[in-house]
Amino acid sequence: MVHPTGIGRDGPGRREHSLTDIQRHAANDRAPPPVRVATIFDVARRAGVSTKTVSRVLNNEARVAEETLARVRAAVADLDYRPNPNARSLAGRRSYLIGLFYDNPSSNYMADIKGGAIRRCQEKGYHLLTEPCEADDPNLPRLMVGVATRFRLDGLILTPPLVDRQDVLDAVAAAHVPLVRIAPRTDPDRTAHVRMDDQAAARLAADHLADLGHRRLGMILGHPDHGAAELRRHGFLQAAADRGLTLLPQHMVPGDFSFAGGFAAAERLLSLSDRPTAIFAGNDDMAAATVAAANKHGLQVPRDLSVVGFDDSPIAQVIWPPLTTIRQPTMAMAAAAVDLLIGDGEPVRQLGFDLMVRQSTGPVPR
Amino acid sequence: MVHPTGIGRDGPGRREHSLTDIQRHAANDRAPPPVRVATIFDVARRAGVSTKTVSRVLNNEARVAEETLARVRAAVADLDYRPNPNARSLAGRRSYLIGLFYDNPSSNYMADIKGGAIRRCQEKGYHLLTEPCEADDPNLPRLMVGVATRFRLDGLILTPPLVDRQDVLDAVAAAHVPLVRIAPRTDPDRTAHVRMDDQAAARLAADHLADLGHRRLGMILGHPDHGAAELRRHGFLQAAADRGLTLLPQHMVPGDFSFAGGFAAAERLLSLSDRPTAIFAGNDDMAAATVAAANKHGLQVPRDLSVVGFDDSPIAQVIWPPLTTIRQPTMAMAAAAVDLLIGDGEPVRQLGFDLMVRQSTGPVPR
DNA sequence: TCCTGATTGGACAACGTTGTCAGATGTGGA
DNA sequence: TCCACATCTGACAACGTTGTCCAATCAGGA
Repeated sequence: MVHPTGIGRDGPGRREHSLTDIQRHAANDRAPPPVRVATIFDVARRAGVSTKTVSRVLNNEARVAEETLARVRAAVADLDYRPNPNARSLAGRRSYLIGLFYDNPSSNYMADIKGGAIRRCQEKGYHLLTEPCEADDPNLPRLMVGVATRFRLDGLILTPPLVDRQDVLDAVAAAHVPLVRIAPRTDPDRTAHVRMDDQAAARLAADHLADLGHRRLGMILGHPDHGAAELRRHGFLQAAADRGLTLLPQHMVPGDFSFAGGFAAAERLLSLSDRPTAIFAGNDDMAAATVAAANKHGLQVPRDLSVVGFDDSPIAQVIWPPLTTIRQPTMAMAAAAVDLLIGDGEPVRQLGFDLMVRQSTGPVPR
Repeated sequence: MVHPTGIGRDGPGRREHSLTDIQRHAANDRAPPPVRVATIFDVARRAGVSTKTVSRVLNNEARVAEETLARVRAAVADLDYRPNPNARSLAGRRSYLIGLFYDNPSSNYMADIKGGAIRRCQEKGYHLLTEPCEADDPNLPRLMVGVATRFRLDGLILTPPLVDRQDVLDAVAAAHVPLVRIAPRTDPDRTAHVRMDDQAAARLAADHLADLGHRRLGMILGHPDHGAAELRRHGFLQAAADRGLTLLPQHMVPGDFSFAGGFAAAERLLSLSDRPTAIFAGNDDMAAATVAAANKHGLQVPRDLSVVGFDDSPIAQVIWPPLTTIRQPTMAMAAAAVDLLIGDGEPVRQLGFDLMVRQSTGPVPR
């Protein structure tokens, strides 16, 4: 039997397959792929070394002679060999798999998180397992540790509001599974994490509105379970105080980071007789809802009302007028989380932000 | 050594681990999880059967005595045992893993596809590997087959425009990897696929506008590489002809399914002296862009212009006014694709749609 | 020349499951 | 009673890698 690609099988104790394959093919409705993928044995044979030496090269272990290294690398390239991930994680301690758990209502935010994480994983030869779950599931700790240990995950990434569940943190710590939290509220020193300065960003938003001459500011708050919501509120209040602006209690209305919640909140604000001339929404979904509510009330943005969002998610540029918003480096944060887990590159922990001035803000109406 | 959970290790030839673990722990910076997960040996011992019998139960093989079955099931439940997926796919022919390849600019559409697929996978005990890629990468066939064979993927799901690349289809077929295509344009009989009746849906949209009294209709076409774009155009033209409406050539403008492309197209339409009173956009992103362009031109939707979208993606309800649009069962289509691959349940191939009448359409201006 | 220690390479046993195939058990008929 | 046959069960070898541990090689010093 000839293997045109030079790929054969003669690892120790390997049986002859051809007959079995033919039988299988005849008997089965779903034939197995006849494509023969190169294994570590093929590479070893071609390079004239043992499989263990190939393994050493693959895993960048020290103490492989320069010349051997080159020969193995050439063999790998020739055969287009890539190690079988299942065998790898079964035998070794690593799975090259990172778990991302989430229960976040904002699909835009999560799309960015996933996108950033997946891209970085691809660059580093890892893969991402995305696991939606229920934030209030009492069984969550057991479930997460179960998936992590069973898949031998190399690490876990948690997003709000999961990041602040004590029982989850305890269980993950007890199982010694590496963990990185994105934008945690509690116990910032307890684990590795990635965040941005939500408070300073909210201050920046408030300053922008004050600079435009607005005196009556309103804010739609985020979901109380998210640490960032509180920080943004705090920064906004702080900046208002610094600029000598009074923020009426009825101008700070609760929201939940969803479009629907934001719409209801905006309607409350816009129905007030002394309604604000500018509204800072806790995220872009709620800012978009504010613009929608303004349209419904016959108010033109930004002529009659200025709106500032937070996140710079795709929706910010997919409505009219495009939103002035805080650009949160969501994808970069997810990528940094992956880096932290892999232990590769600089462990960036706090990332920067920008105010994107677009067309949803303008001078105060006179 | 006592195992409080009743989980020990005495498969044949299993070595004692405790010493090794201690050494490891002392030597390593990253300690391995000390959590001991139950293996098939533990279940076998507890049920008083061989590992093979446990395996039989797990894989629903026939010819296991009723009583044995019950005993094994009880042991599995007691130990909260779940098979190690890596070992499973290394030893067996299945991986319980499905690959989703995509290169689609609409993040909303892809979010629905992924969501629908992931949910169904979870229900069936499968996992989803999401692989972004480049639609014009000449290396794509090799890459896809490589991932599929290496991971022993149980199947592949392709989305537009990947579904219509002949070289990819050929390579996947040659490798005998099961494939399901979502909304393919070419070779509908060649492989399993899931689709909806784009043509009929576009007809419905046109009928809706005609019913409202509109006579001058415009359309923003989809990306020419997507089969659905052509079908929607065809259906729209057909319905217009049936209703005796003339569609001017300059009222059919090219688009690409993106917001930016839609915005440019809408501006062209709205700048015409004989501009249409109603516009059917090839998808919701472009419909949202049309609303945005109308706002920019000082036109009120739906008073001065009616807009119909396609997809009913999240953006449809996150702008003002909320879009009248064709509700495409995107999540259901992805779920059906998973079902087709698993070979489980009814192999639904063509799914229904709805016209969601919201507030972006109204009677023709007089 | 021989010994020592630093390098490098290789044999072999895990890892946790499924596939193969033979053995054990039970049942009905001659 | 014994045999044939259908059911059920288990021993053992894959699967493709990494970890452990020992052997071979080589340079430099006694």
